[in-house]
Amino acid sequence: MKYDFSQIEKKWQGIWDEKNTFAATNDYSKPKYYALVEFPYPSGQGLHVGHPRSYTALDIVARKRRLQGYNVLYPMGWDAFGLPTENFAIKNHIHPAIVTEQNVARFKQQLKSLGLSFDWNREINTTSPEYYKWSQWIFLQMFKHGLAYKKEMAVNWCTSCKVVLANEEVVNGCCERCGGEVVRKVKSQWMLKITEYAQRLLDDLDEVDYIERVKTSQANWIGRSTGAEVKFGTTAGEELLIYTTRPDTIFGATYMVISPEHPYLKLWADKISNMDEVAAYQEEAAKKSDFDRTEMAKDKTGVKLVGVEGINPATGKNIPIFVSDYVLMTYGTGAIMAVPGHDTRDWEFAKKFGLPIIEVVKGGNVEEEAFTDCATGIMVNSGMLDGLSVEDAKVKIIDWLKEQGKGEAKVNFKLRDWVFSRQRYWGEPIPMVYCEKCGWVPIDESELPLRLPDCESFEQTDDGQSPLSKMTDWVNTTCPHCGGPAQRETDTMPQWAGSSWYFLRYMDPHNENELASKEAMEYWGQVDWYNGGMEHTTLHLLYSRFWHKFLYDLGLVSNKEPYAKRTSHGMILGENGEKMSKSRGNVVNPDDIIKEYGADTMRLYEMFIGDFEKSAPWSTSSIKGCKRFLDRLWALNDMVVEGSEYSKELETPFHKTIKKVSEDIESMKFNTAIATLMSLLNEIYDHKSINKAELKTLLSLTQPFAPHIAEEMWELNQLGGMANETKWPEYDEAKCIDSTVEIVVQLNGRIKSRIVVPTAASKDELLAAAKADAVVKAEMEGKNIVKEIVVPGKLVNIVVK
RNA sequence: GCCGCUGUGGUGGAAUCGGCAGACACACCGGACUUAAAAUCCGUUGAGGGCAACUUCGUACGAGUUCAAGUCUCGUCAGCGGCACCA
Repeated sequence: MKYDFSQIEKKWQGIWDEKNTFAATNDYSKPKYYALVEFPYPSGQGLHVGHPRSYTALDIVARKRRLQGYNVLYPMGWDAFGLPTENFAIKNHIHPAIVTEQNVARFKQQLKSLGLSFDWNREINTTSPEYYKWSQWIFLQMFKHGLAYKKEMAVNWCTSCKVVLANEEVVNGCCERCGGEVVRKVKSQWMLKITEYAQRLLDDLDEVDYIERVKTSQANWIGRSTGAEVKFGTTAGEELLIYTTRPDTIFGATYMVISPEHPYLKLWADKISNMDEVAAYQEEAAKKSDFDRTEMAKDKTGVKLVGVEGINPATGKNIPIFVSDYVLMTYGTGAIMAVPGHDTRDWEFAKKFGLPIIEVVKGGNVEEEAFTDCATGIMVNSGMLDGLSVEDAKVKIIDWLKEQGKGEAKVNFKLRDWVFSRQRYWGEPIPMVYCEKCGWVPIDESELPLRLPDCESFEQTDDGQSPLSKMTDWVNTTCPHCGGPAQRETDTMPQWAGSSWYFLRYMDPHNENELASKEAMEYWGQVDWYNGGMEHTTLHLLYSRFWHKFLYDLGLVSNKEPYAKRTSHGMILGENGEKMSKSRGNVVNPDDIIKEYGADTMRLYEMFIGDFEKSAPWSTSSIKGCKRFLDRLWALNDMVVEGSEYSKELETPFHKTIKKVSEDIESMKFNTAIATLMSLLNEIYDHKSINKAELKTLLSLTQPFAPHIAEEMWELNQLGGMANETKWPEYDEAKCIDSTVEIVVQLNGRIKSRIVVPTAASKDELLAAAKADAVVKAEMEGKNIVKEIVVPGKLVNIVVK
């Protein structure tokens, strides 16, 4: 009988659907396992071959866990708010909700055709009011706890489209759509105080099992640094607060720099005699887009303040103050002490402006370049610090500054607060109202969800307001506080909002009264295993950890961290080794692959393609090897004999395979797990028959990877029940060991012979057997043994002279 | 510039603790079956030398540690991804 994959796959997908085979139960007495993949953005292009890599991987884990007796939650949903849909809607004059609906339908059909064991009863969609009600609710709690606030922020503004752009839409300083110039424009925006959680977000990385590179990039993104805040006196009177990570080098501070946005410039305006020049520089800096500022990074610019000088608290000397855009207002205090001898940027600036460079840490040549090494240097030219190491000097100077009331130790983070407003239509409305009398007032929780009003046009206004601002009926409302006239917030939430808590909703997706019941959240607890792309490690992953910690503080969830384990898959590249994209013309459509080879082959190939964590190029010819494997598996149907125990010849191979496949799935080495199954199949072919006990194990191991063919063969051979209901096969460590093993015999590290010995042979027996070998014996003739190395199970190496 | 990842046959990739480099596949070549092709099955395949047994070289490059290095240490180069003056 032919392996008719399309008929088989359709059949089993129908049966699983009908029987609700993969539904997570509400039987809270069973041990639970929560496997999660990032829910997709349902784009108009349909599923990409990259999606199934992650989905199949955790599908394998989920299917294995079910056989291991767990109540498994493996859900799927749609992260459906976002720009491409909105842009498509604008262009084609279709409501984004309709576009979303169509895209979701397509994605769902495609995912189903892959035989993924998602629990479709728990499907969620971030754009449905039942869902975003709770995104809005969480926002309100944040506002009430002082974590949401309004702030004037620079946004990207396309001068030709007259539209506010997201950072993703700005390519090389130009508008992604029209190529027009993008500048910064200041707008009042909602912000979320993620910085308040910076330390906890960093510390709790120790508690979770994330792959190392995810942890390091999160830690780098948070960017904690320790140093000191020091007050420098000025001739203007006011003290200027600076931040430094190298307080030890204070004696080498020969000038100061403040950012062009620093408020003291306004304060000192009439004391600065060259204020015209300074103001011109400020204006120049303000005009620069982020891109320009980056471009200028190489060349330092600045203006010296005439009329105001700083006073170094350590030396008591007057030093000049400069304004320069290499100092950012958004980090530290917006002002620095410049130590050109020991900071590369300060060194460059000092060279350009002819400022004195003083060596205060010995070890380099400060005339040639800044000496920044903290580990080896010794303090010089630093008064009381002379002779100390950098580390000791830091401690001593901070103590001294503290005594003088001039400074203290201070920790800073690179992490910035989260800009939470978007001037867009297709997002969750922010449930806030502005009242002239009461300021920003949250709407009453009973009014949630605040529905996105229907709209004809989804374009921003000419001055960059959200499309919602045109809906005056909706905008004009009454103040929930005083009852007077008021206006709704017309900005919407960013796409990251819905994905910051979605894993909780899966636990209890139809709950109308809470985001999820306490009971469900207690039971499902943390996500046990979360897999997703590296591109989400710093934004989505950090944002959702932040929201979760906030919910933890409210007492809603019982874990500090949402995800116990996080892994990441590599990208699937085009056949030419480049990133797949429409413009490169190297996109592979999963539908075509499924049609030609079947879902099982597709799944198998995506797992066999290479190291799961690394990117791998697609290969249309390699996929045939996986199809061939399934054809050969199917052909076993004609080789099945009765038998309730493993046959003698295949016993060890089977135990070994169970062990290897079991372990490889846990460590995401799907490619070698499949290679092992292929080897086993080759051995079965050598053996010329397979009995039912063996077939049962083989199909149980294959089922997570290629579920349709496994179910069909299971049924055909009447193995009882369904393949997805059986128990995960067990292995006996003792039966994984072959009775004999081949040992390599080396002389001076070169292989001379191979001997077959009992696996249990002792070191002495191995050595004796090696020496007894004819070739070895002849080569050793007349030579002295210097050293003998015996590694049981591997080799014997004899060093002779 | 900084951070992270990677570098192994013609190709994708294997190789727990330092212990037989190239598992498992793809492709190629040869053979069987066939009128023929496809499919399938069997076999060869890192490079060089030798009739052969065998032997030399070989994991980006250069050093080092070791009986033994793809694996560890130091340095260099190349590619990919991220960040962008964070004091």
